[in-house]
Amino acid sequence: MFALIDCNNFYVSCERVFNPKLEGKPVVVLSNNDGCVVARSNEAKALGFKMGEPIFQRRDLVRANKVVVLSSNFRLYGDMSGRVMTLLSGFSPDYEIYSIDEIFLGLKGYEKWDLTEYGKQIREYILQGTRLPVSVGIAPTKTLAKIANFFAKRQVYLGGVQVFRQASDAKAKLMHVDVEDIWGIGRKWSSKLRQLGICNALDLANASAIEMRKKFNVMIAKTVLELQGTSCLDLEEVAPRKNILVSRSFGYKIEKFNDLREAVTNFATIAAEKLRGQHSYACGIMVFVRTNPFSQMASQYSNSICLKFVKETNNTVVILKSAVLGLQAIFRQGYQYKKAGIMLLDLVSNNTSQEDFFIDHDKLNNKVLMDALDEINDKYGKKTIQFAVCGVRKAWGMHQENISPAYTTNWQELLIVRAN
DNA sequence: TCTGGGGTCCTAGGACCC
DNA sequence: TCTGGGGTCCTAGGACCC
Repeated sequence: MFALIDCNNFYVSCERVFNPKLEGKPVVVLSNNDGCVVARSNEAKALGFKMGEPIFQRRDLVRANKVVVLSSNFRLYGDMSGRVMTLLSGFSPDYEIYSIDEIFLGLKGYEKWDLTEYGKQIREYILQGTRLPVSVGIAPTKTLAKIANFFAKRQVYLGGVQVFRQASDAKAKLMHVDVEDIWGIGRKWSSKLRQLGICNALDLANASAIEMRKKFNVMIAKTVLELQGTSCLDLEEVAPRKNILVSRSFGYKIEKFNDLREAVTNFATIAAEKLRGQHSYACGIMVFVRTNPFSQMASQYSNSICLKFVKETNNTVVILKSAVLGLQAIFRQGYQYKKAGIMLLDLVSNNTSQEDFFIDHDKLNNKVLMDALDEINDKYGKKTIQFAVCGVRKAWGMHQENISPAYTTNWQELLIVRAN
């Protein structure tokens, strides 16, 4: 048995914990740069706000319904996520943190328990510990647990917990799950499946895994088996990251090389800090830039380049040099750039790295300098010291009009409670 | 005016080997 | 006249997830 526990409207719920006035109101949280809707309260969903929708297209709806529109506060959500996961991981020795707001628990050996009751205990515990509402789905396979969670969230009478003890318990409900709402079935495949007359989860459960393997691929075949009750997807170990990507859309259009260089070197610095944070080394770097693909009038350009380091490294100096070199190679004068980013490639961990007889590893990586850098910035705040190439102009700055305080991660921004 | 960011996995095809 | 069989590795692109 697997349980999938998922925080309801996670980003909105995090905001409501510290700002209870938002309770009962339509609230949306936007992506970086205040671009798209990435989280909606139930009230906002009812008004018709869609996931991923650009907010500027819905200004009328916002005004007419006094919708609260918030910029995203990822430091807050990340910290709250950590708290939720710490509490949830206490409910089973086997678990897999699947995303910022979801966790799978392995419930092997819990079969005889009253699992509905267990689910309710989980909900109450998390609510008490964090004030965040969660939904619980329990079933014999991960895919069915996802579907159980789907109903736990939507059908109020369930009280936030749905258990399918066996695949057959789910059968009556599967026809109410559209094929595109099944875990692992996205837009492209669902339209192909619909052409074959497979429109909901029951249709797919009744399909033949072997046929689906032939017509599609092994992943859809596994989904079919999972819907039928044969578990194909196990809990996964937390694997170390294979790449680190840092990219941003700009709040303003950028044309000058120096401004773009400032942005790219800032991203590279952040990525290098993350890299050292997870005790890894990168073998190379990819740099990319692009103009605004939505702009009809402006001429378009997008390009990327990969560079290999002489030896794997986590040295900001080396990474910055390569980032600038890459940017020089792909930069073209005369375009309005809207987005850029860098990716550190093929990460390897400390202890698997092959030593080179002729290279002093610590020296190559400027270990003493990097340690000092990280320690200072850790203690006194981000960018207390930085490389000059990263600049101070910030011509590319993000739009963030309505961001909440870092309630849980900054002493200066703690919630203040006043007694009247 | 205005459209996110960060990931993973699978597959087909090409290059190469003997 | 006529040109095999069996394999690996790498990469780009496409799909998916939240």
